[in-house]
Amino acid sequence: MQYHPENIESKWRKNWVDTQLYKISNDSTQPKFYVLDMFPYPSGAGLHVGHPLGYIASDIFARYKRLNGFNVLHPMGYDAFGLPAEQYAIQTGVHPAVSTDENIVRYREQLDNIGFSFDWSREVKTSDPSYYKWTQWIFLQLFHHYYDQGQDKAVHIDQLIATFEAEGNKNVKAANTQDEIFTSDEWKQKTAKQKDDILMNYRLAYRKTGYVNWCEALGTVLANDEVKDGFSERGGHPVEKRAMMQWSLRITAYAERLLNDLDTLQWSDALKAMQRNWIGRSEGAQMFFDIVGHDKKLEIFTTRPDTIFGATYMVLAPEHDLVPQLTTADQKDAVEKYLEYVGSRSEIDRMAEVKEVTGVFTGAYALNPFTNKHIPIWLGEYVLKDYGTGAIMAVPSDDDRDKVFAGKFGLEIVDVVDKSDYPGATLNDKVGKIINSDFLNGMEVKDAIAEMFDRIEKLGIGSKKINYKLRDANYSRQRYWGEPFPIAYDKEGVAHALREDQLPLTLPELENFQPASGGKSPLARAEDWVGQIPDMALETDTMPGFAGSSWYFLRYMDAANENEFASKKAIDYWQDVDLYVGGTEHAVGHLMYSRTWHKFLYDLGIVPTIEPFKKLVNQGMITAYGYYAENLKFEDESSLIGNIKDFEAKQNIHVGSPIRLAYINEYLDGQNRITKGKFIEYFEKTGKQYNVIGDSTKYHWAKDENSEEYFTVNVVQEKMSKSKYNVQNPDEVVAKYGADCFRMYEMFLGPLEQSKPWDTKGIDGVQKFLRKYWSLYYNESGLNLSNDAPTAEEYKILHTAIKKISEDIERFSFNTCVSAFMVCVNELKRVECNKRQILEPLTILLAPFAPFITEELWANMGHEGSVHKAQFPHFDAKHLVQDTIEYPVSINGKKRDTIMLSAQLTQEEIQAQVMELDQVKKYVEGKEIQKVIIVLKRMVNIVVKE
RNA sequence: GCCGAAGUGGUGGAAUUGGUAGACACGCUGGACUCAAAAUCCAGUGCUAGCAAUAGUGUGUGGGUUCGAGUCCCACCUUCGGUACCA
Repeated sequence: MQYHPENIESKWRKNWVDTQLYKISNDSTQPKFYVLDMFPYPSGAGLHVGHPLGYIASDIFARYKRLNGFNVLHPMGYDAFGLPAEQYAIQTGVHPAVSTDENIVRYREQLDNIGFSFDWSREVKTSDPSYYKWTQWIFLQLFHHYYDQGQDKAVHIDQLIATFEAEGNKNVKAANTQDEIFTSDEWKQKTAKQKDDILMNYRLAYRKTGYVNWCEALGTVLANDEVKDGFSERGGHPVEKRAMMQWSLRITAYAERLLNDLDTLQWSDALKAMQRNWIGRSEGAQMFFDIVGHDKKLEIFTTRPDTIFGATYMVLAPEHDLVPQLTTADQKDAVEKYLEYVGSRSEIDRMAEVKEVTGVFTGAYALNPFTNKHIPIWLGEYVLKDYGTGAIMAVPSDDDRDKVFAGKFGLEIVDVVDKSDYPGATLNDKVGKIINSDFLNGMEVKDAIAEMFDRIEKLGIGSKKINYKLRDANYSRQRYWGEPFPIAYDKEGVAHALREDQLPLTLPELENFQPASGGKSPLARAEDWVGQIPDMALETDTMPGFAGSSWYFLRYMDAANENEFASKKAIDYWQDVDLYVGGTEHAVGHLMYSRTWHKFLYDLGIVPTIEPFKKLVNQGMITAYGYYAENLKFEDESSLIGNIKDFEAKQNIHVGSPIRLAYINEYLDGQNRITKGKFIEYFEKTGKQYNVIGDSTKYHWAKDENSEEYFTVNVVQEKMSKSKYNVQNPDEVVAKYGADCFRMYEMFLGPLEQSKPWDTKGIDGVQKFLRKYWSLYYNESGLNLSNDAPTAEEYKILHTAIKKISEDIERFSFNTCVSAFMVCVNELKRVECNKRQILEPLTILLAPFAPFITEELWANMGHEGSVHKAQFPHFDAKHLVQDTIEYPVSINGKKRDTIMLSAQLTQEEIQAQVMELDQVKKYVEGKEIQKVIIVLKRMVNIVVKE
């Protein structure tokens, strides 16, 4: 009997649905285990072969845990709000809800195809009002709370108001952006609007000015993704930064806890390091500099107060609030011109630029509080508004960027740190002896910093402060397809929260998804909707993508609950996620936001754990090969361009697109060349469909020694995306080879964490393995199993596999599991094993990897229940005892021979036997033996003097 | 730029704690079966020299530590992910 996956798989797929095999209960005496995948955004391109990589790994783990007696929560859902659906709606008029649902249906089919053990009764969709009701609810909690630094937790805003009523804000210790100190009486006299403004400076969800990418020509706000070099990616229109009132989340309030609690997590060191660096805690001094001729002071933050005698100028972020006031009439034109230039620059551009610094003098001077010198105030794009205070004291002698800046603009440089005692130390190292610094002279940097903290506080010009690189999260989007804010403004502009019974606030129906005038969200045009509460206007911005994805893992615990986002009982049972699998691209963004939300919910007593994801594994990305004609000509440019890199360096994206040659790989020769004949064949058969330019005069043809015309194709690895025509659909692979084969092949490709290019080259090997495995159970006439007792060798083969596979699953090394299965089946085939006592446990062992074929064989062996409800085989070490060991014998670390020896031998006995080897005699003869290193059961190394 | 990761045969990769580099596959070469093909099976396969035994060499590059380094240390190169509005 032959193995035919298509029949087997469709049969069991149906059976598992009918028997609700993967539905699990919140009511169980078994220990719980929560295995979670980062849920997908349902894009129009459907799933590609990269998506299931992590899902397969987590599915294997979930199944493995189930076989080991755990009640496993393994859900799936959709991150369904997002930009692409809205763009599609603008282009085609199809409502985002409609296209999203279509995409979800497609995703579901594709997922079902692969045989995952998801409990679909818990499916969530972030764009569903029954889901986003709770996203809005959590937002309201954030709005109603502030962060009390005394209690180190979120506290209801009513308590803060009570404090203001009683004693003003002078004793309030809270995460805030409030500058002004007021008394109880002053508070009581404030208008509703003034009170609202002050409370905004404390709320965890608050409003402040933020900057957006404004594109005048498109009349809309663009995502960073849609902006390239200051121009819109679509159309190439100029883009500028524009200030807008935006909602923000005060995640910086949680910075310290986000940092400290990393220690409790089983995440990779790399991932923790990324989070730590993102939070970017630093200790330093907050200082105020007097401004010559102004009564305002300039606030700066520095980690190097010891270098203040070298502070010869100051630099402000171009967006700094004081810029208009400080700029003198003489410098006005220059400053305005500079601001215009900076407006077109992205943050990455601004930080990445090292060779060329830019800046402009404001005309104003500050007073260095220690040297009492007038130092010029400049603007520079390398200072960012949101980092620190948006202003620095520049010490060109001890900071790389300050040095370059001073060099370019001819500013004074005073050496203040002598590093001659520390050869090899760079400017970034905080070491050396202070010089040219009055009372600090002769001190080590470390001591000088401590001394300065004291002096600054005594002089009342500042204080010691902890600063974080982490910034509050911008929470407003001027878009349609996101969660509406449950916020309405009254005539004075005071923000009022909707009541809980008014949730969910659903999106209005629209036909036109173009932005409203002034870059407002399309919601602004739904006037009835905006004005649905008398005398109030609803907020028209919507929430960002991370809103729904910051808490979805909690909803899975009790997905159908209409009264709470999840019941206390469900949350107490499932607690947190035991294993989270997803891509590194989420290493900071999503994970930081989720952790913050979770901590906030913990403060409210809603969740029992301080962290949401106990263990996290990053799967690598599956990339695709991209093919580009090496010598390009462009549609409207006649010059030849050497290669794709030169083209990209030119960044002239409006000339034409690089000539991408989709799916050309079969037509290339060994040197990645394509001949003219092959190219014509390729173009006719394949290229045409993928917008490849067919006109052969557009390509630069070289001639080889046989006068054959060809050009070379650059092969690169890149992300899979619809726009690159390199998407590989898992359905095609499943149709051809079966889901079991697809699952195992994805695992076989390489280590889960590494990124790797997709290629079906090796898939035949996995298919052969499955056929071979199947053939152990059958001969020509049918099932052929023996009930005889297995031999010692057969036991050894099985238990070697049990050990290796359990260990490798535990350490998420699934590629080596597949190899181990291959070795096991090859060996069993070699000894022609058909013993039930061997093949039965083997079937359970393989079930997490290949759920269909194992279910079929399990049933055929006469079992009533599912193999997926069986017990994982128990490893018994007694089957692996080895009595002989093959020792490698090296002379000076170089292997010269091997020898089989009894495992019982002592070091002396081994040495005696090894010395008798011909190879050893040959190399040792006439030389002095200095040392013989014997590691029992491992190796022998003889060290001789040459 | 900054933060993080990865570089091993023709290809994907293995080597878990510093101890036989290349497991397991793909591909390729030769053979068996066959009228033939597919499928299957057997043998070989890092590179160089050699009929062979064998020798030399070999884990991105250059140094170092060690009896012994793919693995540890230092410096560098290349590629990939993130860089706060793609998700």
